[in-house]
Amino acid sequence: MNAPVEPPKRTRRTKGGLTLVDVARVAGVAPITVSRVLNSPEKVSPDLVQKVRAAIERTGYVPNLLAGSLASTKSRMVAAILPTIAGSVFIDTVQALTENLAAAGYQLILGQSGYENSREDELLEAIIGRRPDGIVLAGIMRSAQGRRRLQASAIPLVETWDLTPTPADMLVGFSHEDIGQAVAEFLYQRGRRRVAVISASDERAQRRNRAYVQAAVRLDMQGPDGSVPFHTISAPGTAAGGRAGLRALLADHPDIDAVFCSSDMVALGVLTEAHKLGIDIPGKLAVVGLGDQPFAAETYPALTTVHLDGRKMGQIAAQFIIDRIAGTPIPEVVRDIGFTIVERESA
Amino acid sequence: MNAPVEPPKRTRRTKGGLTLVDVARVAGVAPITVSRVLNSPEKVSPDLVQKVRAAIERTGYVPNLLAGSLASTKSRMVAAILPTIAGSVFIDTVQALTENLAAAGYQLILGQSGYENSREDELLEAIIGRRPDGIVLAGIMRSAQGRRRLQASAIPLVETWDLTPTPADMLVGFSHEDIGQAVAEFLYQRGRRRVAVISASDERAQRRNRAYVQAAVRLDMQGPDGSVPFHTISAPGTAAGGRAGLRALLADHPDIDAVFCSSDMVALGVLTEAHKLGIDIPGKLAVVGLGDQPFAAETYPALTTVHLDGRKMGQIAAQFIIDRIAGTPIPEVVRDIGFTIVERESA
DNA sequence: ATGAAAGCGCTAACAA
DNA sequence: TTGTTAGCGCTTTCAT
Repeated sequence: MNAPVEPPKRTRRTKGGLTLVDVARVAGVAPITVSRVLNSPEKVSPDLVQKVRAAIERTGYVPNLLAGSLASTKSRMVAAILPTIAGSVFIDTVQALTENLAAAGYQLILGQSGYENSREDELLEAIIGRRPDGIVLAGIMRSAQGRRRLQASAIPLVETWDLTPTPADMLVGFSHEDIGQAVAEFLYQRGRRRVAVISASDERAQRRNRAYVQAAVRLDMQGPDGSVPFHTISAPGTAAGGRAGLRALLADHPDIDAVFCSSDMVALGVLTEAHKLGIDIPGKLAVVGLGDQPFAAETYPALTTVHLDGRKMGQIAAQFIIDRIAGTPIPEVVRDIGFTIVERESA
Repeated sequence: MNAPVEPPKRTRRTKGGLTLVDVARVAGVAPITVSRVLNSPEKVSPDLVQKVRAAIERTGYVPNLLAGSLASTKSRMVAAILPTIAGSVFIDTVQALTENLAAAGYQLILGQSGYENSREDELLEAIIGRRPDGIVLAGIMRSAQGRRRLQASAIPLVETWDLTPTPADMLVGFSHEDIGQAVAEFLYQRGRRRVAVISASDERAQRRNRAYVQAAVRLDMQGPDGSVPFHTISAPGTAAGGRAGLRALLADHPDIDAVFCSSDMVALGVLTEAHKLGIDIPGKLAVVGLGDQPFAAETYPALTTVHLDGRKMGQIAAQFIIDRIAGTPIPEVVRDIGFTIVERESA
């Protein structure tokens, strides 16, 4: 029935996979027509669309997006770079990113930079090499080297979860300094006069704490030696760190009446240890967390904490990238979404 | 200085990006030599490696992995398909996957199927179209359609977090039936005689619950009407669901002395509500969670729960895929990693 | 509305 | 060890 197919001349590497050419042959059209049916069916007459769709169905053809990406220089992938995934506060952002990007036909690829940014350069190369149509960073790109690479790549970039006067490109976040100050003022208003900190040591936490300490001193909430009691734990903060932190703090400063924790997990540890030590919360000690994780409303007592809208940041970051790709003008490429202190029982 | 470059004959689409050919020209070698320096430097003489590396450095060249993938039919990407990311128990698995795959030079791409698998087919097409070198599923692929597509794609596949006699390919998980039975027996041994369930309604939960109820009846822990009190909440389980569940359960069955919850968050809600109602835990009521999330050890009272080793599953899944790609024989492609009941204070 | 030709940037296969 | 050649599977450009 068929004319014999010309045998391969010299080299052929085809791995047996079905290609668009095969579908075209089955449908009796040119390859480009199959491509059009897939990408812009409105440019093809209904009966050909019909025929091609049938051929696709019959053969079970799945287009090779790698080849498409190469030819069109559009990968339809967006990369998210996180310090870590597990126990991470960025999960909601990733979720919102995935949802919003999927709706626009984009897939998320995940990169983990680690908190030590040891292999950051490698990671950037692996990410940029895949030519994503956008990159979302959890945090700010601090290394000048990294910023240069990203900017050289000309890939739309969104930094999140922070603010900086010198964003590499687009930005959606909030001020860690403002949080530190706001928490100190909040505690002051609630009658606290002797505040402390239990915190991880990452750069964002340090800025939060600096502002917190400054405000505390200004409001005269420091200790008799003029300083604010401080306990540092390794990032990311754990409940165990919070427990140890409270014990250490209390040993040196039994008179503190409030603790600001660098995460809700740390605060949970503080709550647990306080319970064990028989310390009344919030009577004797106020505890404030950070993040407003789902469990924060269900602790004993319910945790007062700083609510950070991770979903919103993810949603806005996705929109930034989609708009940038579409060429839609973006009025403000730097967006401060703020935060709110959720007052519950622990403070 | 240079001989004039032949002007483009007809069409040229080059987007100004630096390519391997550019680097080759700068280094004064053939393109394939640059490729070799990048992928198998041991096959190139040290001085040429030197020269090429210098050229790469000087130009800031970043290889286009899309093109490389197309040519080599190796994408160096692995896809993970999850029902949802936020509040998900799969995070540890994703983390372990990312780490272990990155160490082997693979990047993770994320797909979210939703609990309703509405757009599952679309998602599979988007994933398979990117030609990942492996796919990891959170759970089992239930739809015959989906299984067929995956198997037709011939991509190494690992199903996780469950067991089935008919895996599509490789599998690492544990038996939900065994969990249900083990929890019932655990409660019996701890002296409970009137057990209940608060559970999400997903398929895995249903199998857990069925086994739990069966064991409970066998051990004579059912209610006077012969049934085990049951409250269903929508997936994924939340603390609010747990609170409502406990109230509902107690209204109809004030005499229950144990509750098995479908997640730690649900159990946390039960603890909170019990506290509010003045119900002594574990005195009056035993509570068992599922998952052993980080906060489970820090609740009041500390939560007794079923520990599931998400990291281990991620690590094994990564190894399965890496081995399969390398052609390393895999002795058992179906692995039951079991679970443990972590006895703390709530039961 | 449809198709032919020419790449996209890289690597496999073969040769020297 | 190094290079030449011919694709990988798709889309762009240009022509009809």
